[in-house]
Amino acid sequence: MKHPSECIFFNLVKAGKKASRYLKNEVSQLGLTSVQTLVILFLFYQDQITSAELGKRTELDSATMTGVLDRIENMGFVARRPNHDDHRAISVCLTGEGRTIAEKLWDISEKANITFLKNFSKEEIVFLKGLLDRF
Amino acid sequence: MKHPSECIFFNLVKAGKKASRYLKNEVSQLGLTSVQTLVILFLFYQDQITSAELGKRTELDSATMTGVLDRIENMGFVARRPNHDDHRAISVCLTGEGRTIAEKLWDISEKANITFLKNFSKEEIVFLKGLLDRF
DNA sequence: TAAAAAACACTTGCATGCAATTGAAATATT
DNA sequence: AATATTTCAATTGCATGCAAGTGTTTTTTA
Repeated sequence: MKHPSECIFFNLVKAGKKASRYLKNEVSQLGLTSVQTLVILFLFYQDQITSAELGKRTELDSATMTGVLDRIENMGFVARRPNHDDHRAISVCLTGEGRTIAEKLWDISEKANITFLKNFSKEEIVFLKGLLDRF
Repeated sequence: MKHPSECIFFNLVKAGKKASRYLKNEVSQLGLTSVQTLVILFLFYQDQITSAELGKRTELDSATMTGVLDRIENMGFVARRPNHDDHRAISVCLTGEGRTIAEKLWDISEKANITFLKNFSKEEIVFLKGLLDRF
C-alpha cells in the first residue's frame, strides 16, 4: 500500500457514503432518509417481523433500529404491535400510509439504481454485487 | 429489482459498514476509530494541508472534519497551525506522537487489508477497486 | 477601488452507527 | 421445578454524517 486511497476500507466506506448520499437526495422530496427508505422497503417485502429480524436483514443494530423505528413510526408509516408468540419482542408492521409511500419509494429506488449505475455494464454490475456480497 | 437486498445502495452501504467495523476493531487497541485512522494515514502521506483539502481527500465534510480534528488534536496526534498564505484557513500538521502512531496504524492497516481480502484473488481486488473508483 | 460573491473553519441540529448496559421474558441447564 | 444463560427492545454515551447557517478573509465583478 503506497497511498491511503488504496486502502480497501477507505474505498468501501467512500463508495458507501456516495451511495447513501445519492439515495438520500432522491428520496428527500418525501421527507425520508436513505436508511429510513431501506427499512421501509424491507418491510414492504415482508413485515410483521421483529425488530431484531429487521435489523439482521437491513444490517442495523438494535440501538439504531429503535431510533429509526421511532421516527418512521411518528411519521405514521409503521406500527409496533405486541408479539403474542414472544412477549419480549415486537411485531413491526407497515401501515396503510406506509404501503403507499413504500410503493413510491420502490419506484424511486429502482430508477435511482439505474441512473446511479448508468456508467456500468450489466456484467460489471453483476460482478460487483457478487464481490460485495462476499464481505 | 425483486428484493431490497438487490438495491445497489443497500449493497454498497452494507459493505462500507462491514469495512468500517473491521478496521475499527483492528485499531481500537490504540484507542482510535476507523475514521480517525484514515485521517491520520492521509496526513502521514502528506500534512501541512488545509482542513478543506484534507476533507476532499478523505471524503469528510467540513462539519465532520472539525470534530475529528478536535478529537485527534486532543489526543496529541495533530496540531492546527495558522496558515500564513490564507488567514481563513488552518494548516493541519502531524505531531511527533502523530507520526509514531501513524507508523503503527499503517502497519495494522496493511495487515488488515490482507486479512479482510483473504477470500479474494488479486484480479478480483484490482477489478473491485477499479469499479468502486468509478462511483 | 468598492461592492458582490465565494471560500474557509466552525457551530448547531438532527440522523445514523455502535459499544455497553438495563429490565423483562424465554430457553437451557442441573 | 429452580437456577443460570440467552434473547429481546430499549437506553445511554460518544463518534460520525450532513444540511444549514455564522463570521472572517479572499477573490471576483462591476
